[in-house]
Amino acid sequence: MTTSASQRSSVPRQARAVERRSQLLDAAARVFARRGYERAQMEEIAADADTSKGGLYFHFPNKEALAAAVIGRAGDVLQRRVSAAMTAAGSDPVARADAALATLVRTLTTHRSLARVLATETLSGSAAARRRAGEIEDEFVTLIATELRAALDAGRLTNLEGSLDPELTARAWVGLVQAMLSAWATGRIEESMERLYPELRRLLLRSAGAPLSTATDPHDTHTTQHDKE
Amino acid sequence: MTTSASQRSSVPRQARAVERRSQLLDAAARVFARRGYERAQMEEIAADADTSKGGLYFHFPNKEALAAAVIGRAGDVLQRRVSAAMTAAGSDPVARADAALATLVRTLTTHRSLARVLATETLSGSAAARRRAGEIEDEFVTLIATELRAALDAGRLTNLEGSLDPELTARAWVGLVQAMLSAWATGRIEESMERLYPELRRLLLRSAGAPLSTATDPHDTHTTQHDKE
DNA sequence: AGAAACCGACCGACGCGTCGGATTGTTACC
DNA sequence: GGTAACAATCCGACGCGTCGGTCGGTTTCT
Repeated sequence: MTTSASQRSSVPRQARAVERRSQLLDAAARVFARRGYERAQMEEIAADADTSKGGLYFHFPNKEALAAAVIGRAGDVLQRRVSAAMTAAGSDPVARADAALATLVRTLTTHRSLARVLATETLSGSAAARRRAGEIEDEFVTLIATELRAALDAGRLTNLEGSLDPELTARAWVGLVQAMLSAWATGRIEESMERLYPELRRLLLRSAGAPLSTATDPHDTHTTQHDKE
Repeated sequence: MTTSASQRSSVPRQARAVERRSQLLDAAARVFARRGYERAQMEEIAADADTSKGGLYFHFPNKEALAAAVIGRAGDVLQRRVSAAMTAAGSDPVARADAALATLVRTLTTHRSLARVLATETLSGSAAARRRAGEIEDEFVTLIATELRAALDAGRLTNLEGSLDPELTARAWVGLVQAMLSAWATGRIEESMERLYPELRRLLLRSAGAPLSTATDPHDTHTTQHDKE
């Protein structure tokens, strides 16, 4: 569903090209992260990947497609890791939602430039990239909303005077995590996410009346799989 | 502290110029909102204000300064309104924090383009604008943090297993409100803020263990003063 | 009259994307 | 295992449209 009609010839013929393509995406992510879409120059991206503009344009038809590919790949990685973590977390909806958010935060924390790209590209950035970033966010919201609804039905959420809107709450959770990550990725927060996240998590759970003590060991989610990048 | 060395001659000599300057800022806000800083063209801003590039450059030395002025004014307006609302809300810290957020949301909801500009300019946007946007956010965080600390000392926050970090919580509140406003301003949420905010408010209060029933009538804050724009 | 405010043709830098050609890898056949 | 033919990949100078910003001149105030 992701990498399709991006590069010149639909599938790279030589193995070398696959590798190069990935390196180019890495470089693009770095440069987009530190400059933003508009200020990023194809020239600089090429240089950052130790190649030339021509070489870059061999793999991607234009700047917009390159940006779309960057966030596309980021979305795929995230989704893969998160869904694995949720599966590993078992069947308790609160634990699953918890695992999803923790994984999201951990993944983006260890890939600061991805965090930055996702944050900025959602607002500015090329049309295609913006759309894809929005889709990714929506997928997460739906994911969390489903778990919240299940938790609500199972009576795992308490302290709620008045009922709770799972959609909105999910959007709020994702939005908040994004906001904090964005603030962190751009240096507006300097403390380590490591230290911040537990408190953030408590806030989130409390906001939905969920028990804070859920069993999930925050490192469970690590034992799943390897993605290069 | 805000409008100082922005236009060519430090103070507009004729009254007409003050008015025009304000119109130019309006137009700039609109164009920056719909295009983002980089894609916004000085030509278009001028046209949007029914003037010419020359006219625009008479009032602002360059694009960067124009952007900085736009968010500078936005910050001033917000701050004035919010601090008025807080004063009107009395001395209960929870009520004051509540009033601050409600005012923030209401003001930006009625000025969609401002919401968009603030959201985007914080991440992309010119260096000066970005810095100013960061300052504005920090001021809000400090404001809320102060009230939260007071509420904590006064024992108005309950349900907290483990203590609560007022700074982080404040940042989270502001971040969340921003995230929702940004999603709304860019059309990623289509429901009216009118309808969303009460639920959002409940989430926030619950996240800090604050009572939901605080007296503040959400319209108190309206009876204070007039700002043009 | 003189200053303030405004106009818009023009300049120049900048950056995306192109293109002809070099280089590197792959295949086939001896 | 050498090498010729071909394809895949890479290179970087250039073309060309697109703005930000300028400037001499015009209009509108006071």
